[in-house]
Amino acid sequence: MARAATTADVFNAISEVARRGLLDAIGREECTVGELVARSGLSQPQVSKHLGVLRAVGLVRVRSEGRRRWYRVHGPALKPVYDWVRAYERTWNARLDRLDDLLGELQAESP
Amino acid sequence: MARAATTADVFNAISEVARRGLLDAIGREECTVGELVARSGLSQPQVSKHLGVLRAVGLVRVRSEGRRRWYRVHGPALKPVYDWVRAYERTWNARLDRLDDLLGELQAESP
DNA sequence: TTGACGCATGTCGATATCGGAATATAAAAT
DNA sequence: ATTTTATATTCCGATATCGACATGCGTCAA
Repeated sequence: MARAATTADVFNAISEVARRGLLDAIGREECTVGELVARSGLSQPQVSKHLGVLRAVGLVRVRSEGRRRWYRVHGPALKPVYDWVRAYERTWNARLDRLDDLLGELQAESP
Repeated sequence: MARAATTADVFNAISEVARRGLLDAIGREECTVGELVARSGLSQPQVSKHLGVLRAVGLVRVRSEGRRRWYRVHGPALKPVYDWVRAYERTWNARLDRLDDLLGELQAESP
């Protein structure tokens, strides 16, 4: 058995820098593959393949218009990542950490 | 060239379910490898290898005590992931999205 | 109809995984 | 000194990538 497929889940899909770059390049707009090739500096096949992975995990949606394809980011697909990593936020966020301590004290006081 | 190494950055390190599981298994405690083997159901070499990857990207810290090794999560290493994914939060958070619209309107009003 | 354009897909070689089994290292116990 | 315990490392076969290049397919233009 080898490493999990990049299309296995969102975590695997965004592990590649180029794919995060593509998502950032699209941003809040609707982009054509050609525009992304220009913005990213990647080859056209590369962009298409990376978009294929992003599409497979639901991170982008496509709309066909003639021979052009308009891609847009579908952010909600990132929620699993956000939810998972958010649980660790208090580890570097001092304010949340102090809130944690406070809640711990309150729980310790009440029998 | 092949896929980036799992030790290349935090994104690659957490792309594996087993490694996220280990981080969650450690939680806020300090764990020994044996405890993690028991909790995760993975083999001992597996656990050691995954911990090696997590250690390489700074996601865990170790402390030696005799022949035992105490591992703990070093959360701040996750900040790059959090920061990146947080930019997309407004895509699924309706309240933030409306705030975005409001800010856009305000900016459109002022010349 | 022929050709140019926009994008997707296939092939290839190189590589870095993954799990499993065996082995190595190091410390404690007998 | 030997053996057991706790953990790390190595070797193995299988596999899914990645980039580069070539090709296929649908669409618009001349």
